[in-house]
This record gives sequence, C-alpha cells and structure tokens, in this order.
Amino acid sequence: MNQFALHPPSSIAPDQTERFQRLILGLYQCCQNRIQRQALAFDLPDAELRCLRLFDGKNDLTPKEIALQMGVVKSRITKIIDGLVSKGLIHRSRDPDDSRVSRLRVTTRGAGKLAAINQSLAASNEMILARMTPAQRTALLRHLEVLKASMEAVV
Amino acid sequence: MNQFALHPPSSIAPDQTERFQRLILGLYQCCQNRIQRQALAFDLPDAELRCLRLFDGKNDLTPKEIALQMGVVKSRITKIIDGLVSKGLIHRSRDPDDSRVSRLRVTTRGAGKLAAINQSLAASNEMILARMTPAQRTALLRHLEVLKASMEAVV
DNA sequence: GCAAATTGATTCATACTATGAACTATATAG
DNA sequence: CTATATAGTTCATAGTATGAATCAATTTGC
Repeated sequence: MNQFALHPPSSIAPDQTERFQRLILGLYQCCQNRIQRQALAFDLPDAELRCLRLFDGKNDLTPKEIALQMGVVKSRITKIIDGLVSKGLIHRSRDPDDSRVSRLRVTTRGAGKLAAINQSLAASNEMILARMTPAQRTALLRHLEVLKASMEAVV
Repeated sequence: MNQFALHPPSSIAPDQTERFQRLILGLYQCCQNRIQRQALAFDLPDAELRCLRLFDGKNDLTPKEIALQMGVVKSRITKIIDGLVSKGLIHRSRDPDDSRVSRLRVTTRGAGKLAAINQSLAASNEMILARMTPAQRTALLRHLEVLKASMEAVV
C-alpha cells in the first residue's frame, strides 16, 4: 500500500495544521499579554513605548523615519510624539538645515525609561528561555528562524 | 578556565535573548499581517471575525459565554454582536427559560462565511508548513509546544 | 409571598490605535 | 521665480477595549 495515495507529499495532515494554529494563537496571545503588562508597568500607551524603543542607540530621529520603522502613517506619529513630548521623554526641535523637518531626541528622563524598558524585556526573555535546557534553546531558535522565514514568505 | 565562572548555568547569553526577541517580534508581526489581511478579505472587523469563529460547531452562544472565551468585557460583546447581526451573520433571540439572556445563532449566511474563513486559515497554515520538510515540521511543533508552555508560565 | 440581592445585557463616556484627506510651510527644479 | 515636491500637522472617521451606570429578570432569604 502506497502512503502517497492517501497523503501526497505536498499535503499536510489536518491535525498538524490545527495544532499549529492552536500553538500560534497561544503564542500570539502571550505576546499581547506581555505588551499590555509592559505598557501598564511603564505607564505608557504601547505605541509610545514602541516609538521610544526606536531611539535606542540613535541620537535623533525624524517623524518620517519613525513612521517608516513603525510601519504606520506619518499623521499617527505626530500624535505619538505629542504624547512622548508631553510626558517629557522626547524633545522636539527644528532641523536648522531644513526647517520642515522635526529633530527628535530622547531627554534624560526618556533615556532612563528606555533603559528600564530594555532591561525588563531582556529579563522577560531570559526567564522564558531559562525554562528550557540549553539544547532545547538552541534547537528552538533554529526552528523559529525557519518558521519566521516560512511565515514571511506566505503571509 | 571554567566557563561557568563567566556563564553560570542559570544565565543565558545576551545574544540568545536578543535573537529570541527579534524572532518573536517577527512572528508577532506576521500574525498581525495575517489578521489584517483576513479581516480585509472577509470584509469584517477582526473582533467580529474572531467572534464568528467561536460559533464553529456550536449551535448557540450567549454574550456572557463569548465574553469569557474572547477575554473581553461583556459590554464589548454587545457592540461586536450588533455588527454581526446588522450584517446578517448572527441571529439574536431571547432565551425562553430566562429572558435576560440572549441566544445567539449563526444564520445560513454566517455559516457560509465561517466555513470560508476556516478554509482560508487552514490553507494559510498549510502553505506555511509546506515550506518545511516533514521532519522540520514535527520538530517545530514540538518546540513550539515547549515555547508556549514557557511563555505562558512567565508572561 | 415579597423585599433584597444577584445576574445578563445594554448604554454611555473615555482612552488608545490607526488611516486618509486636506492643509501649511518650506525647499527644490526648471 | 513660478511649479512642484516634501515634512509635518489637523481633522474626520473607524475599530478595539474598559468600566461605571442602568434596566430588567431571576433568585434568595426571611
């Protein structure tokens, strides 16, 4: 009996796709929970937190650059930056060479918050990875790389 | 030289946590893209689509049950159901035994849409998994199971 | 049997994420 | 030195979500 008669090589068992769907959904919800907790812990709306994180290592950014990196429209960035400026985390000034563009820099307070966010995120990642054996860890990362490439190709 | 002097067993290399963060973020964004495309393709706001999917296999549901399963507050469900009812996908009637509760059932149109959504999602999952060898697939699912358990424990 | 408490659903005010069109001001190309 | 293109902002609109207040129906406890 030829197994390919029932399951040609190009098809995947339905229970595998269902299991995959369940796992992906679970991981997605974990990510959402983490994002929500993070926003609460640092008292920042998620979009502002994500925006602040772009300044890591960067001296200054323009709204246009931020819009590109966050994958949102530039009018959205105006609002996000408004929030960060009003909270004293970002400083907004005009570019002397081209007064159309805004030069955005983190303030000292902003840098402090950013460092704390990075630390908390690294700690969270460490705690997750610490629940596996070193062998599981390296194998997981290898498989996630494959999955990410596959999803990016399809989605 | 003892490697444990620099890297005690409980700690994880920083480049591993960074790699993990990058992978998780990439997968999260893929999921978001997929959700957005799905909503667009079926001309339903994501929350309504997710709600409709709860009716798969179920004869009827109450707003309370839906709120529990979607993990949102019940007033939110009122709005979501309003949308599905106005689109003719869900039928709302009073429970004869307890006239406080709403009995919600999918309409014929709703059932058709639900089937199409499930089919599209299964096809997407298949395409993703088809980009791997069968061995990679089973190993991936095993590792995702470990990751999901770890993240659920931490996050 | 009925007042008091509980429960299911809805309405409303509020906050956050995001888009796209319209507009202002500045800079550059012809 | 007008045309046009670019950077940023404002505003209207849509979607996701919460929580307080309210209404109606159902239980509970005398």
